[in-house]
Amino acid sequence: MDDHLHTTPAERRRLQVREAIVSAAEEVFSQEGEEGLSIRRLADSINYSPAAIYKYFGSKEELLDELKESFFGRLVEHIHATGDGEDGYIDRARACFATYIRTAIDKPHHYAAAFAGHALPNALAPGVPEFAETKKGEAFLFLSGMLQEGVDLGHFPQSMDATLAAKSAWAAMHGLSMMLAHMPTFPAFGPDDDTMTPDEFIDFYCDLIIRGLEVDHDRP
Amino acid sequence: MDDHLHTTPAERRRLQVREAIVSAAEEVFSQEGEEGLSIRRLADSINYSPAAIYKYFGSKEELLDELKESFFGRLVEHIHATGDGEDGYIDRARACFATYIRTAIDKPHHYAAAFAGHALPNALAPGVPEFAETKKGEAFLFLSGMLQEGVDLGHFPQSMDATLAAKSAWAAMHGLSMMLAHMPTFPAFGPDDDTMTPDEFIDFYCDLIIRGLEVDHDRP
DNA sequence: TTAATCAAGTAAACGGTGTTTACTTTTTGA
DNA sequence: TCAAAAAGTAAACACCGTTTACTTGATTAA
Repeated sequence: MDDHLHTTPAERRRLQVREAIVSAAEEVFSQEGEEGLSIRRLADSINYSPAAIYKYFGSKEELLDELKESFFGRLVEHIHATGDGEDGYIDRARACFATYIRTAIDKPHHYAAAFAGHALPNALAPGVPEFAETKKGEAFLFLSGMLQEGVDLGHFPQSMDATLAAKSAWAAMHGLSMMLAHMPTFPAFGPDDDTMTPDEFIDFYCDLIIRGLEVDHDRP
Repeated sequence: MDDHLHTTPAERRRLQVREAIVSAAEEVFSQEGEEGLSIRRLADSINYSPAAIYKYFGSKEELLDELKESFFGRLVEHIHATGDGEDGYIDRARACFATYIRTAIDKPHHYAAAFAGHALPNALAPGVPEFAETKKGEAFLFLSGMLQEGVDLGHFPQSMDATLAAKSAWAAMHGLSMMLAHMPTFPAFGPDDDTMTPDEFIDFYCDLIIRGLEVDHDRP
């Protein structure tokens, strides 16, 4: 229950302050995004000086990275939990897709920031972790494995490359997630506003992706 | 050729300075994105004081909005031009999809910024233009019309809602655009790096979306 | 042509940001 | 108990977007 045996009081205190920082950052970031999260304001909210933050995090970006990565960790957990349902394969796959999107738009700032980071430049810098070591990489591996399972079960054509399909499916899910996160009115413009709820649209969309995968690429 | 007849020298001078601002902003923004674009630096690069910028633009955001909207205008033009090809309908549709993505990733900062703007809050503020009046709205209308044409030509099921399909297709294109814009290594990780060039992947992906639309939603 | 008016442009300041440096206080371990 | 290490901070640095008060230059009316 408590780790008094292997940690000193100082270490425990340090972890406590660190957690206070992360927790306060999490709260303001999830509501106001990166704009609202300033080191000064953050320090003030937990009754420390701004400089104190830098005893725990090398930079604001480092702190933000922790928020993003931990969010993506929860996202992966949600998907894994969804995958444990006992429906048919296609229903399970669609449910996983939908869970990804729903979790993403539940914390729009987290999700968008998780992808907005390293825009163009060197993706393989010395400090940057390998893709496979990140939660994003974990998500991709799960997705790729799930699609391979679909091939093995005969739901997708034997010729389908699961990795390629995973990239496609991921891009597609990412697209709707970003759309719904950034443009609240997206699924409801035009004259026919309420023909579909966002949830219904997500299901429809996931089905669309899966249908696209079911058809063989080399078609008549 | 010249508009000396309907404009005064002062107006022409003003437009010239304004253009210098936009042009300088365009250059640095397309290479470094919003981070690299500061009013002070911009003013310095065109030999004006920072305050001078505010005689032409109410705020930095207003200037950025102009860059984004004009970029999206070029994007729409490219798509229209692509649509004038004389192949079969499906090939034309796929070409339009691909053009959208290729144009988007050609100016990744512009494209990302065009969607990153109004994150969560009031999308229908007094200053914000109606969706249909924006270049984005124009793009959506074109897409929607093209898909309706596909229904009429019998390429898509009669039951397909073109608006719904347009939303889906747009989200999907948006997804791959963002992926390729922000994660250069995206289409080439894993052990099999160079199995496909980005261009080939884009074509494959667009085909996937179209295939998804071709299948009826109420399936066996 | 002269005087008055309006637009263009600017220096300096305001309030904010992330971050670093030099310093003080507190805690720890021998 | 006492030196060393860690925790914490005030103040500064170098930026940022933006506003205010002001000067300079061009335009227009008398």
